[in-house]
Amino acid sequence: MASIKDIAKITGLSLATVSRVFNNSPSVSPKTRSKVLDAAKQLDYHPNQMAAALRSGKSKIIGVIVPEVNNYFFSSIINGIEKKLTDLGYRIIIAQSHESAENEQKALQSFLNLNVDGILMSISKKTTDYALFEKIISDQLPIVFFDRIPKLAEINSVTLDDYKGAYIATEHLIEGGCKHLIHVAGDSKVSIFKKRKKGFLDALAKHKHPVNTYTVSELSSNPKKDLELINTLFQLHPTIDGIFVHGDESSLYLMNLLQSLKISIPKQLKLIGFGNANYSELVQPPLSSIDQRCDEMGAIAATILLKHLTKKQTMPQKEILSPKLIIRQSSAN
Amino acid sequence: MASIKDIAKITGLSLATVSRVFNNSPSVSPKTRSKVLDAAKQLDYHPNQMAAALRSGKSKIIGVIVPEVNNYFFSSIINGIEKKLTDLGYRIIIAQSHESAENEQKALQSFLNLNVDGILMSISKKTTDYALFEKIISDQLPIVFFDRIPKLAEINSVTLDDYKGAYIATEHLIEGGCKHLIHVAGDSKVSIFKKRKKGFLDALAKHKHPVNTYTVSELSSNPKKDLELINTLFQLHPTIDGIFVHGDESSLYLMNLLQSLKISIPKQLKLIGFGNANYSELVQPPLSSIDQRCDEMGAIAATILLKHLTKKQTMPQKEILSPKLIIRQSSAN
DNA sequence: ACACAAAATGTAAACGTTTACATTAATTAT
DNA sequence: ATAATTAATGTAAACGTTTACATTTTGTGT
Repeated sequence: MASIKDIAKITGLSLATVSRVFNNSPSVSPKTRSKVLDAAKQLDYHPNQMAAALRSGKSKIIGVIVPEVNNYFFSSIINGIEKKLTDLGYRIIIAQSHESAENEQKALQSFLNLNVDGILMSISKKTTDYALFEKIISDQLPIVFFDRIPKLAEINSVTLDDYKGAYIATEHLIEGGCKHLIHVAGDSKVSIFKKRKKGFLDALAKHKHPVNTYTVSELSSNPKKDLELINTLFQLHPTIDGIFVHGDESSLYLMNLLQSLKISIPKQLKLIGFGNANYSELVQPPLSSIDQRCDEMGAIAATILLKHLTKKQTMPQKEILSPKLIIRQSSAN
Repeated sequence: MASIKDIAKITGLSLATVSRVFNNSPSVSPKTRSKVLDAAKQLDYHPNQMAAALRSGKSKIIGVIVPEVNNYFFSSIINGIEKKLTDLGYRIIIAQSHESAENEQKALQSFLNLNVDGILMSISKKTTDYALFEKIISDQLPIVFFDRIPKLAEINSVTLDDYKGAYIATEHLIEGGCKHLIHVAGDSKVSIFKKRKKGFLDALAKHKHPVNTYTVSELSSNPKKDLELINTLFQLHPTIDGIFVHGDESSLYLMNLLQSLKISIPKQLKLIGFGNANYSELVQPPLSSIDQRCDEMGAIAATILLKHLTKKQTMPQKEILSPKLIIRQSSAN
């Protein structure tokens, strides 16, 4: 492997000047610059980024931690991040927490050992110890959290406004003429699902819709039980004409249950999900949903990180994205 | 940041012994070992992996290139890779080619500049220049290709037996009683789609099914045109009772077209896709498909790489995975 | 022609490790 | 007790850059 030394030898220049050429230093004459570049080409020289990183303290590597990479939401975010950072010469190194706080800590520590220039992450469901985050922040290593963020005051974060998403989804159903709405909720221990439920209920309240004991329910993911549940629900309350579901996968599942009960969508009942999964527009009927703007979330997180990397910003930034209503046939008039 | 030097100073030992402790060298007495570890804890020492990498030539970083990370198939592969490598102290750095040969080359080169210990990749559709691959191989840098592999003799590769997948999908339809089969093919410039087509045709031949001009067709992804195409196809050949589609997304698309023509699945016509996408079991009717075993593909690619990294193997290894038939309602009897 | 500033290049140390080789300490065999 | 062997530690160079500082070269104005 050719090094800067070899180029120096060939050209008769010093290491410093050669180095300066590759760092686009202005104080190098065009003549020597081209001499160096010629020699570089001739030797098939490529800079050793490790060495540069060691000496300069800038690795041009960004660490990314997500719960699971194998998930449309997170992989889309990674896509957004990668696109943004690659153009600027950064590389991203990826770790999965698999929802384990231990994996997360280990990944984070190994990122530090690798001298990453910055960190982008979504914390695991089990993370309770924020000590390392605080250390990173106080060490001035830029870190931006997205989607799942720790409850800390001074952090960079990018999140989706789940409350608002639920609210506009519900209003959409109401505006479409639904008089009798219910919500199929997600695990109430998870904060985003709590927010979605609240958004739904607040929208009902705003439009003076009544709230009953059955207005919010959770499915069990046991098809037999769930079918039973839905069946009795509709037998007792046949006027239900709109459902807001906490996620798209559950929406599909529910759609199938409803279809087997011969309830027609959207004629008899309108349905809207949350997440705008990759398959939502492919199913029959195409599912209305709330888009989480994953690509943008990644891009924005990366942008905030970049601003800190380049010292253009030092104050923490809290970005809350507005979800987008995607209307498809399942909630059409 | 504490360094080995600080520990040496505190303990009164030399750099070498301290270094040896962290590299688990056997020739260091238990007494000094614990002395060093104590000091390390006290100073909150963490080894600088960049420095170690520079000196030793081993970065413990593996480069991974995929066309798109934002894709269930590839993100599952990445998941398999990450799981396997993380346990052994490796970190993975990810780049997307976005199907551009230029991006791919750049990523590859930056991996080399970063001194990655090995490379795992699936080549872009546009890759035609294999020179860099050959250089990498002749430089003895371990590289394993998965799914989309270059046509080179001596390479490590993990692929799915697309031919076989198509063959068993087709036989499954035949065994289910289909008499009049057609295939909706993918872009014939892509080798996996060619193989799937061949598997289909060979299965037909094996079972003495006739092949007509319309037996294989391609969709345009223009819904109007495609609906027209399918419509006339079925008007001319109403006895068509089975379709093997080159992919699951196209299968869903086709399913929707068929439904709008009031063709019922699986009663009137059986359908099977390829890929076993995350949504395939969620749609109505649940779609039969060929599972590509993505997680395993990643894990196996990583395993082969590891064998080369540890010098336990030097001969290139070609692994061809058998696809798995997943029968669901769309092809049920 | 000269002084002086600006531009271009050079010198050498530093980044934090690893490691070949040398040395010293501890153990064993005689 | 001594030599021989083994175990433990130390010395110093190296990995390939960057960069503060020093020096030389070039250009400008008089």
